[in-house]
Amino acid sequence: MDVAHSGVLEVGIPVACRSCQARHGVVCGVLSSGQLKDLGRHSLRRKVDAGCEIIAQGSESSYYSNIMRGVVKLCKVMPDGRQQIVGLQFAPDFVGRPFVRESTLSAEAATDAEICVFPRNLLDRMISETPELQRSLHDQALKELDAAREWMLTLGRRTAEEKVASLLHLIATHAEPQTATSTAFDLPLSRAEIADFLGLTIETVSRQMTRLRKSGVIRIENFRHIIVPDMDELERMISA
Amino acid sequence: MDVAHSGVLEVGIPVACRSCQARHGVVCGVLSSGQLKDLGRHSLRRKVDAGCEIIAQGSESSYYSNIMRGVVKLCKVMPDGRQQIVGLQFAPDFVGRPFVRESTLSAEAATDAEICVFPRNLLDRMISETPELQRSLHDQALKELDAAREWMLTLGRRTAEEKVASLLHLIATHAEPQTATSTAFDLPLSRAEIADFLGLTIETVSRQMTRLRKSGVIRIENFRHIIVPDMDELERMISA
DNA sequence: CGCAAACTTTGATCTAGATCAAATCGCGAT
DNA sequence: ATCGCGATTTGATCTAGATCAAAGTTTGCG
Repeated sequence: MDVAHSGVLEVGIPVACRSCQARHGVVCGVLSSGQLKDLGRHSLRRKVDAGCEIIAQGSESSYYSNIMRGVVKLCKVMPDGRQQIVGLQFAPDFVGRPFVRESTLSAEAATDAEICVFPRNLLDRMISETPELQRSLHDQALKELDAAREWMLTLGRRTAEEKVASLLHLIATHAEPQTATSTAFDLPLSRAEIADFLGLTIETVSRQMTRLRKSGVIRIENFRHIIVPDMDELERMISA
Repeated sequence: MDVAHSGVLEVGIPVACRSCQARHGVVCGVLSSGQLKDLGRHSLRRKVDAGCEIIAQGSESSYYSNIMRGVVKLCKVMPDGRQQIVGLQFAPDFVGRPFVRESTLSAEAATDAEICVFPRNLLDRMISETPELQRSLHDQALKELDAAREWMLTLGRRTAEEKVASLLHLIATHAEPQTATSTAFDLPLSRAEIADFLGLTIETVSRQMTRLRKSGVIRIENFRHIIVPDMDELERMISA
């Protein structure tokens, strides 16, 4: 896991969690260019269940979060209910205002997750104290920009089959217990969420998944667990 | 025109242009938080014709450009020729590496344009001298990230009619000689380019344009010049 | 354990937009 | 002017993927 930019390390001092009395958080620190900052009691670690909204669309959140574990989806929904997932974020990405200028986006835990929450002004302070942090944030923004543009190509110009293959490849690339020959992973998204990410319907996603299964490109266990015997095969479906 | 972040001002010292002997450039300066830096002979202003490639896909350009006039399109093309425009940039945006991590993107002048070109290391130097510049770059990256995500919603979930309306609205918002009631502008893109931006075919774009024309939402003169009598009408087509 | 609700798959049919095929338009060059 | 070519529009037809409609499956809960 790449922790080079904008990563987070636990400092390990247990502290009472304000939001959920029953659980306990730990103080976190932000790692920037090898420098570790103690955020004191201002930051706390929090478990969130799948489906939990971290940032609401249209809101002005004054908190940032840092993903420690799990997957967060960035969502846009139209007034009539049509919905598009515009990004997936994995540990150790940041979630929050430094990557969302306009507040037309919601962030929601796709899987059970742990996030490290801290107030907006704290990040501002840290940036002024550690200028390289600004650079790190810029780097993550560029990473997300690249990903968004790559996905625009997928949404605009790829077929349903290629779209599904692209998604599997994306997930495989980020959540990768892989052996020498094959790669296995759990999908962090339901079929409905996959459809909303790919600009397709649930039924089309399902049909393409069974097509991939029948043609031997993937194996599916329990709907969620995917095994890709030959990753090159999958990649060939995407580019050509 | 918003020149608040990462804007460019001409300093006005004429200098011979290296790339096209016949023309002449002017030295440019980068404006950052009110501070003006003279870039000396390292930067020069250059006219580029529509269609001219500013950054080639797959290349490692060591130059940045700043758009002074005109429109630049960011393009991705697949090995089999399918193509997707993933962004449009207007003056005074930057074009180049600080907004493109991976080199899987080409930048091309959509209209005749003037750009201000300067070498990579110059920007690096300026960033280290003026730390707020890093912040400005981050701001532009976020603006582009927002735009990309908004467009993902358009590509994934809007109908052909809504897509075309979205494009017209986008252009109108950025190139706006508007009177109190109506807005008029020239499309910086051909029908084929519009299709590549919207993930449609030329024919569908054309049909939707005539639909909009027949329903009175727009008037079209000479293929390129568009008049929108009632912008609210157009906006209503996009959101609902 | 058994039932209900939510998810997923599968099948039948429909349609928005693609593809194929001509016109038409506009513009620069002869 | 008029010729020729690329860009655009328009028309006819086709199809990938949507929509409508049932079945399975899985999971949680009384």
